[in-house]
Amino acid sequence: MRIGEAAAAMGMTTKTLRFYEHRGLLPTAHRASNGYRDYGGETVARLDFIRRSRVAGLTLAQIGDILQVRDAGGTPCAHVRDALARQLTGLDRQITELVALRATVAEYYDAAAAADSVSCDSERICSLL
Amino acid sequence: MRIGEAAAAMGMTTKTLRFYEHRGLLPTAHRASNGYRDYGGETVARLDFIRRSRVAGLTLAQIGDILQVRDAGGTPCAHVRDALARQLTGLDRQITELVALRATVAEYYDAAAAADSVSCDSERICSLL
DNA sequence: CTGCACCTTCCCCTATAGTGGAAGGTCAAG
DNA sequence: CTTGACCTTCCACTATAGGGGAAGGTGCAG
Repeated sequence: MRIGEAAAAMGMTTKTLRFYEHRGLLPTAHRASNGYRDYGGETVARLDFIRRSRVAGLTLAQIGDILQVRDAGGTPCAHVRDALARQLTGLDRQITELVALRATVAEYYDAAAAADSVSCDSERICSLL
Repeated sequence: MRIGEAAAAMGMTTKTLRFYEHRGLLPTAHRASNGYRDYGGETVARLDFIRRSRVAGLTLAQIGDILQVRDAGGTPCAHVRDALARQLTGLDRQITELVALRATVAEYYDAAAAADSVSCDSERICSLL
């Protein structure tokens, strides 16, 4: 299976597959006699795992850690649980921050909408902010 | 007022001020005879506006647009209102996406926490994802 | 024989908001 | 006269996940 087929099968680009190899998410690909990468079913399964992990918002670095555990012969479940827990914590923090920022911006915006003719003195650039 | 003083007064670094100048947020600074940048009160006011805008989550590009309107002699209030509106829309979209992702991850995590001894077949890498 | 689709490596670019550090100039104090 | 605290410019680097495009090799169809 050449890189283009594998990429098409996963809905990825060949660039992405080479990039994953470069990042260590895919092992050094087996080469055909003409130098072309030759992928087997296990690579496609690996790509599928990467995609599932990406859907869960894991970074390539986190995914790489999990794959390393698997490649070392271990069962990465504990690692995955940790990654998911960290992911949840991070998401909660991000959401909290964004909601707070939204409140700030909404306050500014309401004030801006209420003040019809604002005296923007040039010293302050704009009094709405 | 030299760059270090101005930066200290705003709680910024000299790097940041030079960067803002490079990005066009600050006009080309007036130079003293020794080549040092020499800032006046209007630059500090401008920096303060930049900081207020950044607190509202505006990007440097958006802030630059507003400053350009002001520098062209206009009143940037309408521009500011637009920027705030776009900011609100963007934040809502981001928050929605993050909340959805959080739900997805929480689902995975709950499943991972519930399944004590999961049969992680190596083909799937890890069945938790 | 030539075109076309596919593959290879390589390096640079995207967007964001700066930060780090090198090499060198300036100025007041000791 | 030198030390130290400033200042100057310029180049590279941070993190993220690839994308763009050049220059060249491979293989099959017409």
